Amino acid sequence: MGPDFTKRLKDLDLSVGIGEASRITGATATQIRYWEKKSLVSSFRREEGGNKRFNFPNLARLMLVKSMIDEGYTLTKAADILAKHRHEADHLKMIAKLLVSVDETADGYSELNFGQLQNDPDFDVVAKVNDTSATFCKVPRKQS
Amino acid sequence: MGPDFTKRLKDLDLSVGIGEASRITGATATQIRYWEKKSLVSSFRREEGGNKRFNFPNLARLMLVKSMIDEGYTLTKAADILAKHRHEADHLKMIAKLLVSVDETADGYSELNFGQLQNDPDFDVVAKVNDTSATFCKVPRKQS
DNA sequence: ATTTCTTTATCACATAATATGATATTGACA
DNA sequence: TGTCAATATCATATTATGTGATAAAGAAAT
Repeated sequence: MGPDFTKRLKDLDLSVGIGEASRITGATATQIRYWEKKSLVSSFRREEGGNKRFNFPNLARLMLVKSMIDEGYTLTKAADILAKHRHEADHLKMIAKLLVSVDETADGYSELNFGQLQNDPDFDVVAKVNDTSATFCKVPRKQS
Repeated sequence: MGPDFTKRLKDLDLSVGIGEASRITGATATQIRYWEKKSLVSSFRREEGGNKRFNFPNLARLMLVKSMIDEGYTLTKAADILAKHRHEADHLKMIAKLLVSVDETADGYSELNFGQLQNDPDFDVVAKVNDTSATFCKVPRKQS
């Protein structure tokens, strides 16, 4: 499988039935149906009356729930954790919108500039990030 | 869909039925069955008596044939071209095994060293490649 | 221990999806 | 026109899935 093929995979509007979804995730069809009734996972139907279809996000979600169940979590606990994750992810998306610029430094760090400090307008908030750590600091704001 | 998820997609032992294969490729189920009878494409069965399944390589092949048909090729012609491609790909794989080293030059070229010239042992075969061109040349062999 | 609630399995029945062989249709080409 | 390649259509059988009901198994609470 070539790299360009893998790339096109993302754009692929592909879905599988409940049998294949079960095979892939290791969850039984009964489990999947029950989890969906409990709104823990979801699927869709191409047509009225057709069978359930699971696309990649649906499958990813299924895998998450399945692995949490395997780790001993109860369903409601798993639901809580997933909701919290979703919540945090939403927050991070909000923060990501603030991003003004990214600079790569010579010592392998990325400096993410999130713009003006609200309570100290002469400074910007900058995150220094590399593979193993991330720290916030304030730096004098450049005049523009 | 995150990049790590996309990465794991390759390892995913995922397959679809003939309906989804048809939807994705645009070929009708009848076409797919006929092409398979003609050994142009292939599928597999998980169990004796089960339905056809199509995995990623199967789908890629289907897309290739479908696009060639759309371009006006006859089926046998498409088969010939695909066989030739396969043949060339096999040859390239053989050649790739010879690759000794890759160096990036300052002017944006990659130099692929394929090792000793059989009939001129003091020299190596080197391919200079960039985005738009590729040329072979011989360079004095380094003493090791 | 008993009860209650959650989670999963099982069963029965209905419908959707697919397999397969036969036949018809369409299109290309000599 | 006749022949062959390619596809569609149809009938019939089997497999896959949906759904509701019920049973069974586990977990948690009392």
